[in-house]
Amino acid sequence: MQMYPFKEIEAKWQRRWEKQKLYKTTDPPKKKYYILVMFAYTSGDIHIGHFRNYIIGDVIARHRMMNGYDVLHPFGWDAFGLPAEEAAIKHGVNPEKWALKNIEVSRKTIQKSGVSFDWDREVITCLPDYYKWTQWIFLKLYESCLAYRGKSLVNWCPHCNTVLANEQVKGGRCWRCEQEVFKKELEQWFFKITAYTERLLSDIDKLVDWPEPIKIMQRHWIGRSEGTEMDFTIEGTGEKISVFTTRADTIFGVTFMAIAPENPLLQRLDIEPEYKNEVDEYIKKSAFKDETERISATEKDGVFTGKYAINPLSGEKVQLWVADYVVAAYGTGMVMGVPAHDQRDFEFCRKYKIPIKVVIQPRGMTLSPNKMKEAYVKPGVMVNSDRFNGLQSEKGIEKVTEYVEKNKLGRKKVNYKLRDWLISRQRYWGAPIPMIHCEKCGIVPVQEKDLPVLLPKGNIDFLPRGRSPLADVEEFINTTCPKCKGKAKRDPDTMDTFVCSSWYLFRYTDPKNDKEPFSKKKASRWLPVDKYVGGSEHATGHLLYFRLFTKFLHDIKWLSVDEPTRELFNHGMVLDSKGEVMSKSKGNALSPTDLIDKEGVDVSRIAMYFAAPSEKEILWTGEGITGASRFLNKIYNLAQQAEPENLNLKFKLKDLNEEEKKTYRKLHQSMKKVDEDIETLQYNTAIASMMEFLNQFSLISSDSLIYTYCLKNLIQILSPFAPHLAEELWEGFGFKESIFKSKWPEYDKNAVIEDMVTFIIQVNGKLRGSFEVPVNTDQEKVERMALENEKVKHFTKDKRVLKTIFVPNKLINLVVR
RNA sequence: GCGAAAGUGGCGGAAUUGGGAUACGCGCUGGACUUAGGAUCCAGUCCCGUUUCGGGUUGGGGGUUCGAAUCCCCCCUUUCGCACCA
Repeated sequence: MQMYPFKEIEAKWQRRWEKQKLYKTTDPPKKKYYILVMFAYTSGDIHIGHFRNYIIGDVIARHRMMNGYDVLHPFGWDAFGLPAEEAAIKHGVNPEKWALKNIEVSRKTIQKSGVSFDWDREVITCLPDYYKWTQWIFLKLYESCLAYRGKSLVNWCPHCNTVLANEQVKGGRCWRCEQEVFKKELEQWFFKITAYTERLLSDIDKLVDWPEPIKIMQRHWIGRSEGTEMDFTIEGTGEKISVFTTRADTIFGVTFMAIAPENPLLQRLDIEPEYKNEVDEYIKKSAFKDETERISATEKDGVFTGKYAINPLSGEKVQLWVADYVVAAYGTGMVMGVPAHDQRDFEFCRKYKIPIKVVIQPRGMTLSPNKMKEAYVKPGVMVNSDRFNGLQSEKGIEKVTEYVEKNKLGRKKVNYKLRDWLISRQRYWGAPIPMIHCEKCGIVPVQEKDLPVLLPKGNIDFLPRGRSPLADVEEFINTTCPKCKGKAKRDPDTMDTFVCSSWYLFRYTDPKNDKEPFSKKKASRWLPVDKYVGGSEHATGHLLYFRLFTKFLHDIKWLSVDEPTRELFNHGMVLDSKGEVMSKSKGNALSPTDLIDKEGVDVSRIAMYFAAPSEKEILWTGEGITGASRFLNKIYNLAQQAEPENLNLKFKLKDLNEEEKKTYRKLHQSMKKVDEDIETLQYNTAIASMMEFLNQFSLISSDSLIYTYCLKNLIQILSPFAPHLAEELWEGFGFKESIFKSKWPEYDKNAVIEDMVTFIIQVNGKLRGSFEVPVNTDQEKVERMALENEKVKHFTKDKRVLKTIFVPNKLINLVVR
């Protein structure tokens, strides 16, 4: 194809934009707009999925620029993490060098994409000027008692002799050596996200412009559940054991108790010798099972402890079992077994022949324990429940809870699924945890003036040996205690990379600050983020963590806002032609560089935008390229006929011929459509409407009074999508300043309204004809015209019109019989 | 199992306060032109038939309505998220 000279044009403008500092943020802003795209995790060069993500945000940024906003549109790199360390282990390269090299390559690719990032604000999380402040935030959390050390079960690979992250465990096996992974209890650092549970939950309602599915996922993840805690006692010792239930109405149906194998209570139980072995065996066996194995088990199992618990209401004595279908970390780590009304308990009882007791009877049918095939979990009437008999079960929950509260046998309780955030990693390539372990003073925080705690460089053995590589780096690990000045050791662990990415959006507002993480004043100018563009895979990770950090920094008065962003947009993924996710390991990741070199940036961008609405995934086949290049070529060629001196021509609508009038109207309709579609990120239809305009436009002569006028406006509304071509043509029109400094054109409100409308005629709801009439023609006239229509006559012949439906400017429907 | 989203030509997709189904583009068919190209221009392209006309069609079935891709009910399929949370 005869392509316009895109290579020269694109290179020229990228050079000029850089030289002019066109995308430099105006700070302080007069009218701010903060558009943020999720920064990149450095695992190699970017692929066309990233390309799509960034050009989606770019349209908004450029559109806002032209609408008089001072735009903050920054970019950066999430540069700590496993890929760099893996490369170090495999190829012996230094992780920092590896990461910075990848950033170089990726940055170049993005710069070739013509995205309007202000590169002066770039942040890189693995550099000390950034992670110093990640550590600073850790210290602030520690001061507020929100960072604490606690024991937890972590994934342990016996072959690699190391702890693994959850995402490194595939089907219960180590991702590298395929050994089975089991749980091990280790002391780790946690962030107390549970202190913020209620606020994180209730403030979801403030996130009005977040996609509903993400909000639902977060609510579900937090998992608030209202219920009752019941105090059972252990027979003999009288020790109180509490269980959480949402079905207090079934308390009289308890026929056993089940306790999680990890529950420390088991160690205090003083189990009789005849049960001891079996119980210990079971606990050990459970520890070796991984999470998925436990969940997918087709049969629930457990072991009787030989102990009994006393029901606080009925006084009945029931067996106490250990069972690994009970989740240790939820509620009190044990459950009351009500087989008749809980499916899980039902299955358990059937297997071990534990009795089933019906206490909720459905209306109009009688349950009998022997005949039940599954638990009856729906509401009904309480039976076999002493003083509560006859109560509707929903009401029963209330009444039983009231009763136990009054008699001090239990209490109302709210439980959550959300657990505290384990942030320790036994890895080298992360931000060191700024804590010191002193034999005399215990755990002592590094003093603020001593930050950053630098990651040691040089010859480091990265191979995991069951503890952090840093533990063996003498010059790092050995230090003095800030309190007693005696010998002490640094914490050898580093932080989860999600910590680094929880506050980068604030750093962008003041990226060079070496006195504080960011100035409060600057942050308050820009926050909250006006639009955040990124993938939905972060729904319950990053998108929860950065909300937590925002609230925390708000509480310690570093931020005025308590939610990071008012608007979130989830872009769709780019899949390969087979519909598979692109990844480096699969080898199907397409680089945008090849595409850009071959087709040009603007054509590539248009093809991407046009393929589907931004939130949908794209199967990248490259088929859209042809249409995109024809479209831009056509504009380039038509623009060669433009007469810049005609730009100031004044014309009156009534002087235009019919085709010109139509063209004028189409232009303004398209301007309106593009405006609206940019707001909803429906770029595919925005481009479609420009194509429609172009089809109409090619019908008018280049001598037309409105020829140049139309092109000027088209180029402006095209510019956020195809910035290089638009800029080139703009210059060709004689404009001295960048098109992105020009004012976004306003559409003519009168022009978008048609003066003639097409009425459709239906007979009994079926289309039978149409005609053109001036807008706002009244019903009487339209009806008369409809009845005179030949085709309509054919269908109304010998029939009576019973009813006429009239929709102004749209249709008339004759109901006949 | 629970939760969410979606299902429209050969393909990507458009149309949602209920009002012309298939905009726009790709592909395909025919023609023109030609400096033979990944060119450009013109015409056609949902399906069926007896083809200036008529009938049918938005995963399937039912309903509401003058009128349903759009609203309601049931079913099927696909994708995503959560997954023994008591």
